[in-house]
Amino acid sequence: MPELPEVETVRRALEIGLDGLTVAGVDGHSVMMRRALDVEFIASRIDGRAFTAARRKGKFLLLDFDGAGTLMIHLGMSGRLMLCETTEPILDHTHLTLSLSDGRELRFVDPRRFGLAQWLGPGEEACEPSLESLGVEPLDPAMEILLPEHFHSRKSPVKSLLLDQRLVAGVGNIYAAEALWRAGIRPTRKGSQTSIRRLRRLAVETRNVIEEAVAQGGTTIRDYATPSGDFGYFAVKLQVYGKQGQPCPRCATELKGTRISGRATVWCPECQR
DNA sequence: CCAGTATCCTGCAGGC
DNA sequence: TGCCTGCAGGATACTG
Repeated sequence: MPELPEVETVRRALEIGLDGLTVAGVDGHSVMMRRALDVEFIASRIDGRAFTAARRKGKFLLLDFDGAGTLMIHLGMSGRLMLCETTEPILDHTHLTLSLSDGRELRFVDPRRFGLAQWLGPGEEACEPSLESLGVEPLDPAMEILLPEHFHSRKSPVKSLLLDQRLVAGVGNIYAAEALWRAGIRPTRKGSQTSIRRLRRLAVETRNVIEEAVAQGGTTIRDYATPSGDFGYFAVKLQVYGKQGQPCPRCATELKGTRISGRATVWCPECQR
């Protein structure tokens, strides 16, 4: 759901919204998420600590507290972080609430529970497998060299490769569809059957679409909101995602839909080869 | 090692 | 109106 641009938007909002604040209480109930959420443990580490930084790695959000450690958060498919007044109604599936020193609350809501909130003590971030294994950031200039290098030796469809966080960190189903359409590459094409030149083009278009989306504050579709709870977003204009059966914006050919490794996939049979 | 599938969970849309 | 099915922006454990 939230892909890199949405997580980056949340990160920027929290960097400003949490600046100078201290945690003045932790509430929630421990539930099974992607990993077990341990509210008591998080509370024991974070209570009374000052927020110092909000970082992002791929789709992971990392909130640093006063040298004590880091709260690692992944939003999964349906996760939201909301910076609320205490008077605002508590949504269903609010799993973790941090009371803040300015009287507001940071709430982590995730109906489907594919998300994750986990405390990382000093030094633990460096050996956290899901962070350690992340591939190149799309906005890193090295992307243009690394994507072609990694994809060209693989037999999977390029679409699957783009979604593999160990190769490129932060691309999800929406921006994968958009990047492949922009690059003129059929999602079913195998990495090994795509020229280095075209893979370099894919790297560039992936960066472009992510960059545009970040610039515009992320795409809002269904259950995503900024920490302020705002939905007031103007999406990057999506050209193909969710538009199977409709005309291609470039050549008017009917967009096709299929599934690749279980994920909905759209492409133009005319201008993607 | 690699490629492909099953699975965790809730909410919603569409068909009957 | 309700019941059922399938699908949703993700990651990973497992199979062959």
